[in-house]
Amino acid sequence: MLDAAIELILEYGTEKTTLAMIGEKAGYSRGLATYRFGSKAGLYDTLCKSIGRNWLEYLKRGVDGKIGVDAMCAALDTVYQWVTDSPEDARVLQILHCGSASPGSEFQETSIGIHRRQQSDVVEWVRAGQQHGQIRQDIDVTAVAAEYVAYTSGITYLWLISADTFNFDSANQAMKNYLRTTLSV
Amino acid sequence: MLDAAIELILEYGTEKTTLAMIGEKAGYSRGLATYRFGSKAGLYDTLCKSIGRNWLEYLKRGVDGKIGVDAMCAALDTVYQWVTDSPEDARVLQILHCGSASPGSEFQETSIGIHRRQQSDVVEWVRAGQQHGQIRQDIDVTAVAAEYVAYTSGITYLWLISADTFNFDSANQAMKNYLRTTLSV
DNA sequence: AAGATACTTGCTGTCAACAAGCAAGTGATT
DNA sequence: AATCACTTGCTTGTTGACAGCAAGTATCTT
Repeated sequence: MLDAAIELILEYGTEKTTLAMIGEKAGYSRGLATYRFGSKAGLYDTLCKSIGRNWLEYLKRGVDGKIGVDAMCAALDTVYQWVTDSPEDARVLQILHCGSASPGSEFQETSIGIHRRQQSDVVEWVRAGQQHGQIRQDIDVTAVAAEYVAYTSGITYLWLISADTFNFDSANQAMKNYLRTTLSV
Repeated sequence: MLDAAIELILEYGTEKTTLAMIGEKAGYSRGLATYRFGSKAGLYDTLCKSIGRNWLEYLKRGVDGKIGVDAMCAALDTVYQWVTDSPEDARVLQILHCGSASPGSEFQETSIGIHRRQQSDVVEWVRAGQQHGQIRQDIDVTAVAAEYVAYTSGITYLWLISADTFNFDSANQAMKNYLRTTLSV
């Protein structure tokens, strides 16, 4: 059922996809999606959690215990790898994150949680880098983390809306270059 | 009518706001919004263009003929100034940009256009900075511009979804620091 | 007067959401 | 092993809300 939702969202967007379409595409009746997930927002929330979980696991494997600047650069590579590797999942997650920006969105909390989690991960990486003497002591850790998360959110968004004309990898190179030069001791 | 739309979008979001609500809030009948703008997407497109135009003018005034790193830093300050100065407009524009991310969105072009315009502005600033010997010759101009636009998109998005816990200004400081140290000759 | 402009009202098809149903189990009781 | 009580998984009927359209009415213009 969630797979059917992914395909339909990619084709028609979240608004024009109907619960009946999702149920029927998955080989069931028009009513099942509503029955299982309670509401359209409920389905999207479940989908957001599901893909979000996959993404965080994928990220974890990509970073693999690294700390400091190494972790941040590895994470950037992992984002790029994810969007080339599982573009459908990445696109849908980004679309859902965007949708949750609207006031009254019922899965806003889920989306915010994923971002907060990512930001706190970055804070940890930077702190660990400082403790290992790899990263300068005088930087504002949360500001750098916010900046970093802003960049990754923004780049994924830009990739989503203009995948064809957008060179994800070269922007990442610029960002990695920045991280190495400004954070290292 | 557009003002009414802004207020309602801020309170209920784009989906739960109805055309009838907009018309009636503006002191007209339930049908006028449809009549004037053709469709809900048409209204949001008009609104996106209207606020987008304001924003680009505001930005132009803020940058005021500066070039190179100065222009980029001034633009960052201007973004911050805008979201503190006209938070309603900024929030709604961001919400609309997010909404346009979904496939089949009928004002996607408008939204992409604003981003493209911003990116080409940045490219111009950087090139001018290079010509004036202020910015290094060996940097990848479009990559830096993409990185910069990604950052501004991302930071505005994060501000939108968590304005309370988010320190916009300090992230901007980190970004400005970065621009000065890595781009200057 | 005759059209144009600005707005309203009536209507239709579509959709989310809900509720009532049904069929195929599962498991306890005698 | 046969019956009964109950659950699970799914379908179908229905309702209210909304977008969009078409046919109006009123006000202004010339």
